[in-house]
Amino acid sequence: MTARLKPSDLLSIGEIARRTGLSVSAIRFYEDKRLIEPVRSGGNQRRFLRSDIRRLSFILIAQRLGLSLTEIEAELAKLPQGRTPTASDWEAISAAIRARLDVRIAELTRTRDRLDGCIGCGCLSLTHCAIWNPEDRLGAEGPGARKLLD
Amino acid sequence: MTARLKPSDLLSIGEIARRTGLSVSAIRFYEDKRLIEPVRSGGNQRRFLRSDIRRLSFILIAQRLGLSLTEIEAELAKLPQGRTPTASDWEAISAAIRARLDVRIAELTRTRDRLDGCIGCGCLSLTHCAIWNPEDRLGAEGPGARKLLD
DNA sequence: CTGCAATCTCAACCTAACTTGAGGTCAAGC
DNA sequence: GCTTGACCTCAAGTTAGGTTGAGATTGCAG
Repeated sequence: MTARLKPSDLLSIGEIARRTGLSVSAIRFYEDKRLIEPVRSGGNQRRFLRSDIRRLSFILIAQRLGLSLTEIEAELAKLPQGRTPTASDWEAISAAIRARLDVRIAELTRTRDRLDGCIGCGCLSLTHCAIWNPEDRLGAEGPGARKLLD
Repeated sequence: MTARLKPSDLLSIGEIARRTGLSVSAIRFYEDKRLIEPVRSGGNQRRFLRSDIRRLSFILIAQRLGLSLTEIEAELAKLPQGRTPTASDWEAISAAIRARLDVRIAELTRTRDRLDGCIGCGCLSLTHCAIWNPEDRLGAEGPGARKLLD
């Protein structure tokens, strides 16, 4: 049952692009950024493991959740070097992402509720609305948009 | 009760920057992008209305919600030309923003739930997980990450 | 062996959203 | 009336995340 590495287990960049939906140039770009490290063929062409598809998919998802490539790299760095990531490797990362997601959702929900409150109170026409009149966001002279923006 | 425009009702760019927390250069940049249109003093210096503070605050909030400056410009274009925006002017815009917010929250919540399901099912180690193995995101050969990414 | 599509590298370009710098002007206090 | 800080314009630089193009190889099919 030893996993032998047949040539057919390695994928070309075009194949990887097709399967992930990424462009070939984006994949090369990610390699530059060290998000992925394919091996090379005799003729210097990139060869990817099947597990790299998951890695790239993770990048797509994480980006969608608002992480920068730098942050994504930090997450991916948690994956084992040398061996194909296991379920629990990915689980740990998923949990980290989930936490971020929770924070982001809470933040947006809070903002929405404040926006609702603001619309409801009709204070938009006045000069003291905490949301719309943040004259001192950086100052210390009273309430400001910090309420909404922080 | 006619609102007279005393010189003291106009603010310099430095003052506006201080009150909004924006940098002077960012404010000038927004003028370039036609997000705001200050008048000029005799000596060609920018002079802002007090209502411009709200306008700039709106930009900050909308950006925070993920709108691009171009999209923000489109929203601001709904405000009246020539007169200071009223409460209901701002309300209409708030409602539009709120709708976007709802969509975004729903999207993130959906993603989170799928992520949860995926962690729970333990399928990460397998080759058929709809979330983690989107081999055909752009293809038409079956379920893929579309479930998560769309 | 030949042809041609897929790859390769490297440099340049792109959009968004600003910042920085150079060189010059304005205005308020002493 | 002079100094100093706030302003002005315009050009160029910056970071993120890629794309595009040129010119040279590679690798599979016939």
